[in-house]
Amino acid sequence: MSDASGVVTEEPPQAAGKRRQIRPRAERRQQLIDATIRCIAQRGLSAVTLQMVTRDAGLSVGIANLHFQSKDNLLKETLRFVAEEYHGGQIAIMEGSDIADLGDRLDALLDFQLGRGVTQRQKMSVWFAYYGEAGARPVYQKIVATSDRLAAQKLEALFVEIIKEGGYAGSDARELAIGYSALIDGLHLGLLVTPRELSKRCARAVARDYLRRAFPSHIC
Amino acid sequence: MSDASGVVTEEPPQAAGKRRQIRPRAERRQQLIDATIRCIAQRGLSAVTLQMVTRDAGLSVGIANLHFQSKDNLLKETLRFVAEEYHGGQIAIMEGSDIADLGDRLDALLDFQLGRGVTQRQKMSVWFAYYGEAGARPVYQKIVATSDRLAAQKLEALFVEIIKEGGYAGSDARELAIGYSALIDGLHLGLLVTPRELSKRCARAVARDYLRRAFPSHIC
DNA sequence: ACCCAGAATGAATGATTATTCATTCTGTCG
DNA sequence: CGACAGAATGAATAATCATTCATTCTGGGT
Repeated sequence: MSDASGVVTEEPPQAAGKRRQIRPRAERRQQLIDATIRCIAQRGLSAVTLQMVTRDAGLSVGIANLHFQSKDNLLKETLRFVAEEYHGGQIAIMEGSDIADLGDRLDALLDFQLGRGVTQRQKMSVWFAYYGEAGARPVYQKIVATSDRLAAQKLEALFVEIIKEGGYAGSDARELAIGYSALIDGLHLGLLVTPRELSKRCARAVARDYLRRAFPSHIC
Repeated sequence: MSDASGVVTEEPPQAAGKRRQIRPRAERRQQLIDATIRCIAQRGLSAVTLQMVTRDAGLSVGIANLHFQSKDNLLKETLRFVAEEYHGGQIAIMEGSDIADLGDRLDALLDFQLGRGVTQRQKMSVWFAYYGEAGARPVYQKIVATSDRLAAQKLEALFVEIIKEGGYAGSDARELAIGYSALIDGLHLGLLVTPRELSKRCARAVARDYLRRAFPSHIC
């Protein structure tokens, strides 16, 4: 602890070369949201502290309350960001006109949902951390529901088109869409909780199998 | 919250009769686990405190550490209880010889998984609260994996029998079992997070549809 | 009736944490 | 160049929480 030898060259608290920088509000907010995502993934939502988040972002503690008013609000905004990123990505694929063939569009959707970007442990951890609290926090339900509803509608619309095109009699688009979404969620859960027993390759095969049974002539 | 009127036979509140009672260790442990489940469902895992749990159980604060050594351990034991209750219930149905017909056994399984007992918000909240932390806490993964693995094996074995009996060519029992489990998990998630947009009736229909496509002559 | 092992209690403790705010600093504009 | 708006800081504060443990109490055994 105490060091009596020699002269101690007082180092500033901040590491060398770290000069205080002033950046626009929006940029700082995103920086803090990114740090929050990393912290939730590494330590779990219930263990996240503002000290942890701000240190990860390389900023001071006070800045979180400066830009987000409260920790609670930072967590809500982080969920909103993650939810919109995920659902927005899906929607972009589904309503994108760059893929004409409906079967190919399904493939692209599946690749996105079980691909590298989404199935990173980091992203999935955050996703389910909030789901876990959603039962007790209606606010979280509301935030997710907002973007979730739109994605669900787009998926149902896509299924309607496919059913019409393929002439799949007796298939209910809504029911199939709900089932597909639930299946993807469940696979994400499996990848997160029991990664040893469910590989990404296997998860993709399972999802593809679901689609093949529903739309045999669209999925090879 | 506080209910001073009426006589409750099951749960004696600590309100009036505040006489200290001595009960065996196992009973107190279960009492605390039950209270923990209620608290997680009501307030969320990250908000659970020992004061909260012990007050809900009608006991003093110190008793949690007396019987569980630490809060952390109480949470782990609670997860173990919930996991074994859920997976144990499934296993009992699948290996029970009281239902001879394989199709009926599937029905019973589905009824259990999406029936009243399991889909109570209380139980689902607890389930996903732990899943949410599992990404950052390998201990939770291990606890769940223990009972989960056995249930998965039993389900796969059941599917193998059904495939053999029904002559469903080209169906992979393992893949179907993984898909079915994931689907059920995903439906639970939907029931928890967006109950307004997914009724239990609909969830059951979706799951049944999955089974019907896989085993058409076993499910009507 | 008496005793005592150990179950139960809850005030006290020490550690953590969100939030505040007086102060310091930065980049810009007149 | 000088002044200023407001971005950024971090020590201080007040609140909450897990854990401890000296003490009280209970119920079965003798």
